[in-house]
Amino acid sequence: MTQTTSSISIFWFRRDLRLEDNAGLYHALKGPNPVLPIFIFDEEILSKLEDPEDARVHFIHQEIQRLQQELGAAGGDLLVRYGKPEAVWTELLKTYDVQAVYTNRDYEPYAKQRDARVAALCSEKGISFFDFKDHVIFDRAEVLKGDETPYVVFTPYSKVWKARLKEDNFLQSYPSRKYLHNLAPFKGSEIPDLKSMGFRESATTFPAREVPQGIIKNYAENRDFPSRKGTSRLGLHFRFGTISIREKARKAQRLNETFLNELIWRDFYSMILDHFPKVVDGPFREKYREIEWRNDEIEFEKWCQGKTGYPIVDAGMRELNATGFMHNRVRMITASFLTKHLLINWQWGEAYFAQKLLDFDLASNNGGWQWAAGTGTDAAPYFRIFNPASQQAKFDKDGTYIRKWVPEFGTAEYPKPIVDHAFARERCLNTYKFALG
DNA sequence: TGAAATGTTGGGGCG
DNA sequence: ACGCCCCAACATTTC
Repeated sequence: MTQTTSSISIFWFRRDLRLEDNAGLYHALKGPNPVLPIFIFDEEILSKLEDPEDARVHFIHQEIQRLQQELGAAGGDLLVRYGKPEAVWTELLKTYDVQAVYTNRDYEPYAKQRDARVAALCSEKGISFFDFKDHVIFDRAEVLKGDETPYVVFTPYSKVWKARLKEDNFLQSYPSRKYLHNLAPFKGSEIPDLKSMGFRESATTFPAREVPQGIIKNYAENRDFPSRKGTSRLGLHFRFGTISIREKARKAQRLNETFLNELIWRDFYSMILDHFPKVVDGPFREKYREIEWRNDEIEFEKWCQGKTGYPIVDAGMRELNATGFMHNRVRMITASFLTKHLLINWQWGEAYFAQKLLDFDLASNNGGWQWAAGTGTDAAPYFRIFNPASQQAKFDKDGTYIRKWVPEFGTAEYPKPIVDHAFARERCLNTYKFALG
């Protein structure tokens, strides 16, 4: 990398790995200086991942290569580093004559701290640090109650969200690609290989960036049936920003309100995480700290492996283990089963999903688990206990999904139920009732 | 974005 | 014809 004396701006990619409709990149390119884009493989985050074949690291690595190629073809470059963000930034700010840093906001507690420290480093040197909304349609201060406090119930939130959407052109694209001629003319950066960071390629197939024809249009009718191709499978791409949320929201607005609602849930949980970072460490509702979880480790292991003896639960867990994906309906069923039938702390399940899901997103995963356990904002009431048998009868009537993932279902090989449904239901009701008074 | 228990209603069988 | 019972089918309440 050539050292330079000419002034540049830096655009910092994080969870927005695309050149199209990228708010921060657009603003950087429209700014007064040539732009050097960078990406940091964050040692703090990567060192906590247990699996050297973690498919998400492979995915990011692949997308970084693609971005570098595209930026190279446009006459620029992507500088890629591996390390702790503060250390990397200290070095960058020494090496380059940086006038301004541009990036897109990230609402996770760790990310907010990291960005505050980097912004402080910049500020010490008189460098501007600009962050933009890109990951969501509306962020923390844009959808509030009359008294300026955040909504904690989804339905009124979504009403105001939709009303707000009509007030202005919030879904308009940022034509970042049109301004790539303002990239700084660097060349030839190296991308650290996976091995040097302690990872290997995984054999996982990543979901397509393009949603197959008809999925969104027919989302409402098909989304609850795990054997159908009824859901978008875009979670991974939303997580890493390899597609634009605005583009998909426009499509949803045009084609299917139920799908739009799912995107609103995503905004909702991002906003909740931003306003209430404590949800990362415990229940949103304090009362639920009192629940006496059984936390049986052997039962937890059976749940993880998909050996509970409840076929719809086992199918879901095996799908997750095999592919890094689980159908949304089945996520609710498996989560309800872990927390309510087995009385295992939802945080154990949250951590397992975090480790396994390709589309893992802290805000949505935490929100979903707190919903299932009844501990969260706008949560399912604690007495709402999914009956695995009737869920199966409703959503996988002919057993197609179950047979796909639990081939030994119906044979002597298949385990007996880990616990009797009626008994577990009563036990759960009593435990919750006792805790909540 | 539940399920089970309990309550109500109305048609049909039957004495 | 009538009252009584049974029991789906649906509605409401409760967890």
